Amino acid sequence: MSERRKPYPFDQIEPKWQSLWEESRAFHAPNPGEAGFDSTKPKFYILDMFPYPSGAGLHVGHPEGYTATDIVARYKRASGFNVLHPMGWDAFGLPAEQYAIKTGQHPEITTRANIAKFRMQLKRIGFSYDWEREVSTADPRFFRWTQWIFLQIYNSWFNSETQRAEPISTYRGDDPDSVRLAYVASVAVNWCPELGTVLANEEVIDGKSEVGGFSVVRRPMRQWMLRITAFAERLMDELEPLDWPVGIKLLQRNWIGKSEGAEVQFTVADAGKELEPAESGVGITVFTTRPDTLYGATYMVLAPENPLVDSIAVSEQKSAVQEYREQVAAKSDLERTDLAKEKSGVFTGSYAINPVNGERVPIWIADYVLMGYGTGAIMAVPAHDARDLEFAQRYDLPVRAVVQAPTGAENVGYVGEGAAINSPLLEGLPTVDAKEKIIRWLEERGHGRRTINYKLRDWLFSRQRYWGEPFPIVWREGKHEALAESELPLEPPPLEDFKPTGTGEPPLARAKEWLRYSEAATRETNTMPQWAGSCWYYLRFCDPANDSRFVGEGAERYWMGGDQPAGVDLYVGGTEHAVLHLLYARFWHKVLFDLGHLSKAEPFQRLVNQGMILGEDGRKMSKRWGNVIDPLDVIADYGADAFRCYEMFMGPLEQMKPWSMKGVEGVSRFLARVWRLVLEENQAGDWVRSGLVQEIPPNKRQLKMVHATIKKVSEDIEALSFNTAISQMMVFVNEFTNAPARPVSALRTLLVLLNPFAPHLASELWQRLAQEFPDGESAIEKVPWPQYDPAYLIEDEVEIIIQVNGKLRDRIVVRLNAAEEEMKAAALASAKVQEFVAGKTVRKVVIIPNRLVNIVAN
RNA sequence: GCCAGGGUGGCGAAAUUGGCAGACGCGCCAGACUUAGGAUCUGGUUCCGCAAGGAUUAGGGGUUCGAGUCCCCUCCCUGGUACCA
Repeated sequence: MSERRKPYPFDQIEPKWQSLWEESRAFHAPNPGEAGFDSTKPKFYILDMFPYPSGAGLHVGHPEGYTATDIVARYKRASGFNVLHPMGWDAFGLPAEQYAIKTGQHPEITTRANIAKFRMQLKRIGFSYDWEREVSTADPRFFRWTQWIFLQIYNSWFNSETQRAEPISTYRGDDPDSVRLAYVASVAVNWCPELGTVLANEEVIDGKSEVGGFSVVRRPMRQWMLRITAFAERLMDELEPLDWPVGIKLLQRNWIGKSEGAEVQFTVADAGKELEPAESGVGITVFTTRPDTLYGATYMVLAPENPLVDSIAVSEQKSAVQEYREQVAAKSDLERTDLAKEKSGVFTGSYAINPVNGERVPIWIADYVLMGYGTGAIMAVPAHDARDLEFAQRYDLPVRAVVQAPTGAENVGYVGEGAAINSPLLEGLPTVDAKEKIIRWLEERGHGRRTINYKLRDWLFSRQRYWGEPFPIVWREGKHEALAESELPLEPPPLEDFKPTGTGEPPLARAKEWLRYSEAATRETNTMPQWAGSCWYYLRFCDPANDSRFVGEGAERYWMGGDQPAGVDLYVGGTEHAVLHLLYARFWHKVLFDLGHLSKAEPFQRLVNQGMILGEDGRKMSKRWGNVIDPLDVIADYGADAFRCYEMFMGPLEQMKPWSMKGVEGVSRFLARVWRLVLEENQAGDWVRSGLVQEIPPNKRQLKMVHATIKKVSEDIEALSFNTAISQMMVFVNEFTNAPARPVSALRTLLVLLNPFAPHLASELWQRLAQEFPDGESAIEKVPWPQYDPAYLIEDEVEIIIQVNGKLRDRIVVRLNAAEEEMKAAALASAKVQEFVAGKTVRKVVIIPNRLVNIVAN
């Protein structure tokens, strides 16, 4: 490959332009108030999901989104916008720590080296980032403000009346610690013994850790939680006006999982004379989305972990109940959620009273009822719930249909809506009305109330790791308190041994000196999860060097302001962050907004997910298959411009698509054709101006091509349809390659259009043309984006198609805007048409001006 | 199971409001220039057919003068999710 003769000297021009851009600060975006800031221009904030700088370096997947945003950034700059287009590093994270455990190398060293490698690779692709805004989440100047934001959250509560976060000082209750947005709770967490840490639900996949695939067990531990559930409603509602893919919006909505329904209170009946009664009068509250089926509730089920079980189980059943609870506790999450398994449960021996009809219904425990959702208890309506039915059949419990199924369907097993039956209070009412009526009935009697439930849980925010942000919290006499802002940043202590302690005690506990805050107080030893930095990095980019505020007010107002509901105009990244990162970041953003620190309640206006790039064999790229493509290898052989253009030419940005080296070659040929459109090789082997390039006006056909290309490329960039934009430029180049002469003006226009895609090539050719044919502007990135003139796209004549019975039979040329009668006459005169209508009667003639004539005959 | 997105040549893919299916690129075939071609240029290339012509956008049905595009059913693929009451 190294022997390959280069189709054009990209290996010389690419480094040349990269260093010129760097020296001239070509892509630096000044902030309002700074030298060079042009306040007459509108802003455009284009954000990439910043990478975790892994040791493996850049993968071809990264530059796919980055190239797309780079094209938009260069296009927007040329179109008269102040463009914020930054890059940084999501630098805290498990791999560096794991590496440290293995080698003893401090994560900071590993991270710094990896960042240097990533930065070099990105620069080698020629991205137009404003490198003066580079940030790293592991930099104390950055995480100082991550800690500061944590304190904002810690010092806030959610006022349900205003539906906003407010400073804790406005809280009037007795115990502020019970309402803080950051709080400590003992919760059953996902403990991963192998990693020696707890994981968020989102980091556990099928009972295994997302990182490493180690098994995970449930275990109660004291953890920091963030009260994201308080924002559930707003996280759903405020998603609405955003320009996100519908699929991602849906994913977030499903994750939040809003269910409207009612809580219904059942009382535990006297458990029976001969048994030691459960404490009479104990209430069991259930959540249901179908209160209209209350008459069909023939038994109840509690989650095995439900604390009420102790007081409800009668003595004769206690041992069976206890045994079942132990069985369940021993099961891993994976086993428990295994759908293939049969439902199981145990009778508690007690009965509850159904408030609507006074009926005694048995109370069971079963692991298909989860403690973590609703109230940890259900009323079972086996006739209209598949799970309850399965359970009822297994244990021979009564089934009573209370909803009329549509004709043809059995009532039992029907889970849809329909008229209520066997329900005295609700008889005949459709589901919607029946729900309303029964809820009112329950509320009037104090047996229940209307309520809403969410699947979303509070966010488990602490980790037992070394390589993360320490909490700015100290413990004094068993109570937590905030560090003063002046004590930030709180840096992690130097450690030799990064290993998890294995007890759940974080590695920071090893740093005895650091741990001791004062005589009476010790530091919190947990660290924050990797999500913390990425929750707000896009804000820091607005003002990355500010040491007195997390982001300057003016900078925030400018870059995160504007007319739209959210500040970042375009955000491109992988679907893997569809729920977690995007939900967490929106949550933090709302807290900061509510506290008056931000301009908008939402961060990201337009979101686009790039599709995954597969190996040449159509499989996911991985070392295992040996199909991994290294961007630097491709660049060495074909150049950065070919790499960029190929990534965009492969297919639609959002689609999954396989890599093809042949495809790279094809795009590389296209760029070489552009090169040779302007230059030719002389006897000495030097590239000199092609003799065909002349200062002449383009002919009519060429003008049409120029303007059609401006239109197509501009519109396609706006729509992120880069593959078709490139294809239009290919058509342009094919056309001009064959022309006897090449007007300079047309070539210049092409170069400006091509510049966002292949900036090194376009810059070089632009400069050479400027030397041959001097004009006012010497740097292509300063040239305004061309506008097309529709007048050049219109022809005097148009070719229309002639169909007979919908089939194409002929095409003829008519004047533009020819009258219908004229088109009809011309069509009927066609010999081909006559041949096909011979012996038939023309029934109808459909005429679409400037397009077609369809003759219907039989 | 449920939700979402897909299914168009040998391959990656195009196709405004329903209006020439297959732009552009890869691959392949032929030719030109060349000592040479793995460089470059030109032409061809959905399938069947010598041709006229016919068929064709996963499969089936429908609406329409006209459907890749709209409606209904079925099949297949990808992603998400998984007892959420």
